[in-house]
Amino acid sequence: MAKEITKREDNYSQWYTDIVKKAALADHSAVRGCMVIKPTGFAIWEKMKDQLDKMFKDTGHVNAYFPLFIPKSFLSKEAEHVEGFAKECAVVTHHRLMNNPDGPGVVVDPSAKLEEELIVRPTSETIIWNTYRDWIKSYRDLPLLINQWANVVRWEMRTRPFLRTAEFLWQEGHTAHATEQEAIEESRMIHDLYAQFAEEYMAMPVIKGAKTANERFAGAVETFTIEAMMQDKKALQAGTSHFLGQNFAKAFEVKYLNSENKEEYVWATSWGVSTRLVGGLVMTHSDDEGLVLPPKLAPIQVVIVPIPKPLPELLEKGAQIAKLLRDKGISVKIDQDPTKRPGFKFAEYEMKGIPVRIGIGPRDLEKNQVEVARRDTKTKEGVSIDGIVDHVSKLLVDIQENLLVKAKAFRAENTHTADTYDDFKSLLDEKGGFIEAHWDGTTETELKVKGDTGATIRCIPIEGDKAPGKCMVTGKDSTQKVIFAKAY
RNA sequence: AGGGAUGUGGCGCAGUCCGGUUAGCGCACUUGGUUUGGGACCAAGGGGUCGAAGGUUCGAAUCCUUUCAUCCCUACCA
Repeated sequence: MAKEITKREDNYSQWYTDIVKKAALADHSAVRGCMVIKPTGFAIWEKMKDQLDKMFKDTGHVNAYFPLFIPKSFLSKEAEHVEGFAKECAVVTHHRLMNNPDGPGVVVDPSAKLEEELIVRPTSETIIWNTYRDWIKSYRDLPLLINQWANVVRWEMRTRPFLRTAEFLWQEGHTAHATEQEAIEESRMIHDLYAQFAEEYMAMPVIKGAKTANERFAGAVETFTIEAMMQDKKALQAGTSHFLGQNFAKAFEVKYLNSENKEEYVWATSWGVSTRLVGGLVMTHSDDEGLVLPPKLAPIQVVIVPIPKPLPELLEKGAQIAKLLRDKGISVKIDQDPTKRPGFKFAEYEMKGIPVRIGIGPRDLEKNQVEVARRDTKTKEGVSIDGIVDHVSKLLVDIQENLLVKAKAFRAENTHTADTYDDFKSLLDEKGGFIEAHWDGTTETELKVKGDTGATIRCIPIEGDKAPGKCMVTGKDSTQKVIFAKAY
């Protein structure tokens, strides 16, 4: 195991790559743009997934599974939708290989060409709405609240582990409603749910807002987003919830009979978060010593290290403590490896972001105590074994809170307000981060700012300052300030 | 997509310009011993055919062509 992680201030991208590698979250694979999610990385995703799945089910959703392959013709039924994804679709054209007649290996059998090519799903609206047409006949069939956990493929040019990969894992919810109002409420409810998950579980503060027309999901009437700030002050779109209007219902002829026996198109939403959240988690909390995980998402919350080595009496005491902690629902690992020294283990567990480390040595036992170290602040203290369970339980809560407080403070420090375009440009140049400014609501102005500075409108915030003003670029009327930032 | 760089045991690298003994080194690994409260030490071992394919040559990690992958910068992107 190599020791060095690139310092954040030296090269933030490299630091991120180092963390992913050294904390064993993911590996590159033989396939361009695709990663192997290693057990540690996958365990974090599973924790996220379990919690989100519970939240979806608590709000009335059920899981289902739709095909990986989508007939090409489906994708073209919604004009804006196909426009948005056409450039990054993987296409299946054949269904058979054959031995290479001219040499070793195998080649595509030209006689096995598919009559209609299949697209590997970049998202599933089309295949799902094609299916919903058969499922929805009456207002009694509504609402239809379905989620699926799946992989999708978007053939990206530049990829980075978790943040942007050609194949990624996500959940996509697809709901159908009788009324516009109900569909809008659904998309907002999920938006709130995502924000709550980000803050309570990931300890990652987010700004809730609506996307501009330019940044909106292809095929949506309204896209809601949660935007987080990473430690390099760039914005990360962490989750989106879309109100789709009747666009897909009309494209796929999904109609129902209302209680007056009149035929109407249904109203739709879709929403998703992906393994990108793992990247966001890393970039929100980790430091130059390695990964830092919030306790609620840490696969292992506490590690017990016998010092100086796994002597029987130390392991016995460690096992007692572990049992007490596990009875409280805390996940614990006891390190029994006799070949590594404590110092090595300390560094290793810090690298992997385990929130709490308990050291037990003979000197501690004499005093009936253990050494408790917390990853987030890198502090440690002696704690009486008698009160260890309460202490650790409370400590995990403290760490979870502290991470959120720190992340909020960081975002506050790096959020600025610009009144003029000159201010905006110098702020962006000198300080970066989020910049609140008035905008006239036009795509033209948004694109000008993007072209001039590289910053985009991350969202039109739903909460906070709603005072009207004048656009910083054109001086035209603006209904409220919006958030500009450079983004992932 | 443009620019730059890299690919040699599990990881990190040297060797490549100026082809030529059995391809080296550090970490990791195995065995034995001594150690052990913040990344231990000594000794002995095992493991690579040099990203892939083709070519030049008596001879290729080294030269040429093609290709794949990765990283960085810029551009692009629900």
